Amino acid sequence: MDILQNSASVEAIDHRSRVAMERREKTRAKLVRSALVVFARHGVDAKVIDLVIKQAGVARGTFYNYFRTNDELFVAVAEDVSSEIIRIVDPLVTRQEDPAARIACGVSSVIRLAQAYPIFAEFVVRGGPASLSTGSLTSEVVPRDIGAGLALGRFTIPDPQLAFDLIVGPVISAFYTILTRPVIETYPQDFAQSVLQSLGVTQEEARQISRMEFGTVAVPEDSLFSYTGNSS
Amino acid sequence: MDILQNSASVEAIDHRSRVAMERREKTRAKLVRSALVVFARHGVDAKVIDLVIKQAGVARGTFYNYFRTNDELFVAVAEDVSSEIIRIVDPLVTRQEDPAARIACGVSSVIRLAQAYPIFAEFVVRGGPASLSTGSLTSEVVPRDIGAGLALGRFTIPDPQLAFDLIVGPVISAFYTILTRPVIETYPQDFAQSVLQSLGVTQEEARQISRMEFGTVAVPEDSLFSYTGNSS
Amino acid sequence: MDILQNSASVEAIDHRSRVAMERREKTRAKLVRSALVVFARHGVDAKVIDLVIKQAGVARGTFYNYFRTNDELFVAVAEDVSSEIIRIVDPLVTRQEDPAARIACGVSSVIRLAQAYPIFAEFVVRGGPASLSTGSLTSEVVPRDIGAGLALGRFTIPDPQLAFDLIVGPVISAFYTILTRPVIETYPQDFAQSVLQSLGVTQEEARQISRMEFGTVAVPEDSLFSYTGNSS
Amino acid sequence: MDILQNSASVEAIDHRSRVAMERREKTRAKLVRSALVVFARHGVDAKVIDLVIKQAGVARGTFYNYFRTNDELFVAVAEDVSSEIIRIVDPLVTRQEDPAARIACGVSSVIRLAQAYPIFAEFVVRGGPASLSTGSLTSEVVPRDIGAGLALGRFTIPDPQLAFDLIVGPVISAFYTILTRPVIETYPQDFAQSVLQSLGVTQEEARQISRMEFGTVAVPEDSLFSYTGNSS
DNA sequence: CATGAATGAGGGTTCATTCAT
DNA sequence: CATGAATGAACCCTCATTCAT
Repeated sequence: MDILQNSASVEAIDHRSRVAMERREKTRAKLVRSALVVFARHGVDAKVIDLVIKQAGVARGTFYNYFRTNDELFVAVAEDVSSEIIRIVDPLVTRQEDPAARIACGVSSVIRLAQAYPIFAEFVVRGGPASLSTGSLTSEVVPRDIGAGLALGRFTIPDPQLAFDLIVGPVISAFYTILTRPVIETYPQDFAQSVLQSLGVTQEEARQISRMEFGTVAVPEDSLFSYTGNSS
Repeated sequence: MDILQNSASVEAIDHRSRVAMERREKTRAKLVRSALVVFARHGVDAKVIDLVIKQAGVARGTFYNYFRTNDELFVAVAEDVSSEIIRIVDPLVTRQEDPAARIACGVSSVIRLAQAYPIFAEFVVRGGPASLSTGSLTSEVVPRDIGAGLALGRFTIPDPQLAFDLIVGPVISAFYTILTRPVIETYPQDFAQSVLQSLGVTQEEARQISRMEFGTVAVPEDSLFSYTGNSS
Repeated sequence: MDILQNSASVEAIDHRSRVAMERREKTRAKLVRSALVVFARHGVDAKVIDLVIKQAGVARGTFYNYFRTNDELFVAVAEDVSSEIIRIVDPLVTRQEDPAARIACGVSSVIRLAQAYPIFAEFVVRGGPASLSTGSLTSEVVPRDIGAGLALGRFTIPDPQLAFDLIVGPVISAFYTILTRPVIETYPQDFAQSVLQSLGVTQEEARQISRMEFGTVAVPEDSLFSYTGNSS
Repeated sequence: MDILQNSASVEAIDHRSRVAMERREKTRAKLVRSALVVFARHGVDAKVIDLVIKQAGVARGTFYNYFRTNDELFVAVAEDVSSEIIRIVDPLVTRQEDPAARIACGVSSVIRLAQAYPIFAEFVVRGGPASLSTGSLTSEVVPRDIGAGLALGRFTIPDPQLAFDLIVGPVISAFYTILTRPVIETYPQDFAQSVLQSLGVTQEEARQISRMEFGTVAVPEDSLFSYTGNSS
């Protein structure tokens, strides 16, 4: 009896804490999604909390059970965004062996992603470089491919940091363009081609690589980016 | 008598108002300079006014004799910054006939300017695209040279807007880099070369053009950028 | 069968409820002890509940199974403290017949108690008069001895209330001193002597009485005061 | 002309800043007076600011032009209270040569002051020792007279700190009594007598000294203590 | 009874803007 | 025009209390 009773109460405790953790995770996700939308629409420095909790439909105090400051929230969103990009784009990128193809695939896919999910583009534009510099995207994935390209002699650019600036800068600029005016249909490929050229790939080769078929960008239904805050 | 008296008082008024206007201009300049520093150091959304008036050494109320809102101030600073860049860089640029050389000269000069006056780089990075999109720099000067290059077949890039993104994006990114880490000595030329390549100039030619001697960037003593707010 | 079953289940209930009551008592005690420490360290108006439940190692909700409000908690602690003082000090006091000796014994013992258990002194200092005015200590025990002393002509002070002020006030002040700076070894006896003098006992007699050996203050191991919250 | 003009504008500046300083001083005084009342009525730890600004009739933000925290405000009030006591009582005290007479005069005057201005008594009781330990009253004036008494052999108490506890403790306790119940007419003198006895003055002498005529406590019309917050 | 996430009233604090001098 | 005290809307944040599990 004692044993059973004990095991019963142990189970109860486990159950309780499991349920609690699930609730926590759910609320956190709700907040991050809402914050993405709010940051995208109102900018990073906006007096955000009110809007976020309204969007998420939770109470003021709840927010502070998860994030103590505006900044902490922004970092959380930026991290999630960064992971999400990797989760979506990297599978396509790593199908390619050639570093030049990888870069081309990466940048054109990200551009297409931004076209499909303007909320994402807005977030990056409003958040500036900081919105991409958290997480491993800009600290690992991009440098990995730059490094490989340099090592294999695919790129002639003299400095990896310069290469980085010539990839990330245009991407943010392109996002801005996407949000403000219509662009020609081949914009993503043209963009990729120019980026390759800037790294030192010849025009002809850059053209060929950027015209390759890399596969379509598949965004899961439950993705952060699918949430627009307009339905329930 | 009446006439004389009138003319006397008119003169007096003229004198007074000329002096007054000069004083006005001086105070305004003090405020704009101070604001540039403050925006650069604390970002656009900072609790700006307190800092600006402290930096400028004027009273709170004085501020409102010159700018009615925060935003008006930012626009004023952005305009002055934009004009100042043109005033400093365009004389060098227009010495060149070749649009490719003009672009190369423009971007490398601007990078050098940012290296010499970090306050300027900070202002642009913190202020985002908006800090460059006021004034004629990005709306006239840069498109002018892009257009010329396309018209003359110097560039093969299919879309002027894309060209724009591939110039302005990297510049902001480069500013960020300059502020964050040391760069190699040839960074400005390398940067210019890559930009030309991205627009479709061949590597060899891009290299030659970017190595040309465009003349040194001369910043007048009284320039906006010379003010760092540390001395009187 | 019915009878047996009933009696069986009654026993079971009794057993269960006895166990339950013991557990209840234990949790309550844990909370009171924790609260004493928290009130002592952070004052009465501190954001108490968080600290108390953390100190006691129970969940937020559990607290409200025992005390409905902050105030109820404070009163509970004050009562327990008051009873505890009486439980510890009164046995020594009542050994004395002479009211003057009782007062001397009482005040010097309380001072020694405060020296040995600073948590107690802190609680009184932070809680103010209220922390002593609950329970029978100040409403019965002290007035009892004052009254006896006046009745027997041991004290010449004209007003019992004044006598009370001249005992309790200095005690709180002394607690404050004990917590703030080192005191001479004879502080408790000197203190007692002065208190007697203030009540009208002559200097010589006050000196003799306050130098009597009243026995040592014995604090049970399980006392409220022994708990400092630092071990398990 | 120039000279006159200059001197005129200098005068103007002086005038402006003098007027500003006067306004500041006035507002500060309003806040301190209001805060005294609020602290007295609601305790030191009350959520005070709302009440203070309402009482003072100033805007929320004005408060923060003068005090950044609750504590800063409390200290300011405590200091003003302390100075005010000294301003009112010390002239009477210093008329006496004998340290015993000084102490007697001091304590009985302070008790009378508390009787006449309950707001003052309340502030001290609610604020605890801290409300008297700012300013020079308890750090200089009282120790000065204790020291003199010990040096001249008027007191036999072995420890100045103990003497301090036997003066300040009873005073606070007496304030509490004054606020809660009626006291006999001779309470101030009786109190003073007992205090002297506790310091080691003989009963007979203590009696004589405490019955001396020390002069009446004169409170200026504009005193902090006269303000009750009930009129405009 | 224990648990701990959610709540939201009730405070605190800032800072762009006004206005009397 | 310069000054700087006063303003108050608009935020920020905490923490006692509730309640579903």
